[in-house]
Amino acid sequence: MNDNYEINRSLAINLLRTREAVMDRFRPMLASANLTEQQWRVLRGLSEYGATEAGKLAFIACILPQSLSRIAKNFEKKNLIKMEVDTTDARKIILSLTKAGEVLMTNATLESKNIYAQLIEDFGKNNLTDLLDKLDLLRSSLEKK
Amino acid sequence: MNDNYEINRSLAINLLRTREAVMDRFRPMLASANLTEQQWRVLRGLSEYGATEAGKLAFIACILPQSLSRIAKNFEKKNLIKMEVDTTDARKIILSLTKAGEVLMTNATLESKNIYAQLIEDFGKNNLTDLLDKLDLLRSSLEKK
DNA sequence: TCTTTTTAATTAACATGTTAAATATCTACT
DNA sequence: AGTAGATATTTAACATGTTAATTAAAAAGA
Repeated sequence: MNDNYEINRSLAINLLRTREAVMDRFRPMLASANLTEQQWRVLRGLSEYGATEAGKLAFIACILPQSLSRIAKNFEKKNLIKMEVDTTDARKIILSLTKAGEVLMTNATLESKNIYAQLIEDFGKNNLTDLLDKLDLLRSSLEKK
Repeated sequence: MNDNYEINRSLAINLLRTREAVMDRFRPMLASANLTEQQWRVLRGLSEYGATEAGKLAFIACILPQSLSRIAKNFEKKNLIKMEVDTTDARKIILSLTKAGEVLMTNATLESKNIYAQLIEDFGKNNLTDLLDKLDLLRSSLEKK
């Protein structure tokens, strides 16, 4: 990458390129589970947080509620999640994993942890901590406005 | 964000969230120019690199060649770019900005630079340099495999 | 209570991401 | 020259991103 061109020093593009490089490590796992990145984040959120209302889950999984609507409908057909109306607020939809969903996630999560452990070994734990801290700092710097 | 949940410490998701936070600063500019993020990266690449073949431009703009095909077709209709067959290799398509495209980019680039300057002021130049270095290091650590 | 406003989720329309396949052209080799 | 393999781009099909509009229900106010 030739840094004489401004586009290659752009922060937004660097974050994009770097994220792609990280995801390259996980794509084989996702492909074998037949999941997209977004589907994976949704199931992972449900797996960690348990039954969750749609809006919060969308935030957790970093996708828009509109996208989650489509993904959830798809998952419900495949019997990977349940969708139930909240008993105290009929506007809300509570999503949760089915048994089949939990089984899928048990295996995929194990693979994912191994990949992440290898990544930390390659990058270095201190470097990872530093980077995550810098990313947090950047986000909080940006939010001030 | 509650860091007791693993999903919130995931590097890939942190890179995604942070990139979104950065792009929030630029979205008003893109909206006023009526450009998507990807369209902006394509025009910016052409603006900096000049006439460029499609494959290289896709790499520069961080989009897939398939996406560039659609975007370029769209831009050609709007007379923002020219598409010409390479004289020495008829497989290649050379893209370049039209006058109208250059005018559009002249204004948008100015706005963009102001936004970026403000971002550097808010985050700190040293923090930015450190972060970009860490991102480079991470990418090279990942490529080794 | 009735109306207005707000909130949660969904739907619609178009642009892009992703994987696979199709086209066309070039290169290398016989 | 002719053919197999490689390269550059495009097309297709489906999933997601994005903005705007819609629907239904809850909350707020007259």
